[in-house]
Amino acid sequence: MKNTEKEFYDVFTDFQCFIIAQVNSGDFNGVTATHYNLVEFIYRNGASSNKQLSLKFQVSQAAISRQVKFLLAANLVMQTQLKQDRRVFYLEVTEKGRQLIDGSENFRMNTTNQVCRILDKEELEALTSLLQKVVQGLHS
Amino acid sequence: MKNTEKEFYDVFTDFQCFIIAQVNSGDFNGVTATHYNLVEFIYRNGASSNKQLSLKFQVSQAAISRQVKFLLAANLVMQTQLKQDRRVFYLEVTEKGRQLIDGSENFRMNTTNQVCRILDKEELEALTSLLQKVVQGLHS
DNA sequence: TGTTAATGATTAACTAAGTTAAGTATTATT
DNA sequence: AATAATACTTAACTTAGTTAATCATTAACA
Repeated sequence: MKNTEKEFYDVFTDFQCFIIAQVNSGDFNGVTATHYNLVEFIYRNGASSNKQLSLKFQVSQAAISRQVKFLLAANLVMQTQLKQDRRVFYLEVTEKGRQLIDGSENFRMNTTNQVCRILDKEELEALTSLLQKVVQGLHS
Repeated sequence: MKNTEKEFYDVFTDFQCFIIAQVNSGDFNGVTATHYNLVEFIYRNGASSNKQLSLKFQVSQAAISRQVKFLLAANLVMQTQLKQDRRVFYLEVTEKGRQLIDGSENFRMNTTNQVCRILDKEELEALTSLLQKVVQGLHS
């Protein structure tokens, strides 16, 4: 293993541990990080189907289905059957869901926001384009 | 949310999903990604205690304890009581553990290696120093 | 020096969140 | 019209965390 790679390994494992810890941390007023991430995605992405979420988060539709069940019960999202294809139920955030994402108290939950706080504009742009390349490379 | 941040959010959520998917994927010959990460860390870091691993991976000692139990049963690591402090049991990889990490088939399991494969030297160095800043920022 | 407090590791009971497989409703194919 | 495919759901199971309690050992100190 080359020296450059060794240095990357060291910092990256720390970073990776942080991301995973964040997901495992959960439970902010009964809302786990997993719930939060789903609501946030629906909020930013707009109306989303079960299928779309399963592709985005790379988990089974069964997993999404159960999480959505919770989000519906908690009144964070609402579900509507699509008229053009009645197999599809699309999700939108409720007012309560919007408040969860916008609420400054929850701001800290978001890894993205933490990174944005730490890096300046140029650094953020550099990191974005590097990760873009990595993500593209991973999917090919 | 500024445009720079929005772009970062989009690519970062993809990246984050990949990392989590990798950890959830598991089961390469009965060895999950969690097991693999532990063995890899012990291999690269040298003799490590339960406590050290729990700090590194940001999980409870109880969680480490159970994972280590598996690694011992699978003969991937071995445990020795420290003479200077007999509360501590340090871990080292066995020959089989070393083979697991070195084996080219397992190479793909490692997120670090995938990133190293995708980026060239300069890009890797740039990403390393950006993540270094992020990691430091997160811990302060 | 002997008691008390702290530390490292382990176990038990529990929880969160994934998985696969099977089932239902709807749509597409031929 | 029958068959195949798709979107979603549910059930049974697994993995890997958590906290709380316990044991052995070491550190602190009256």
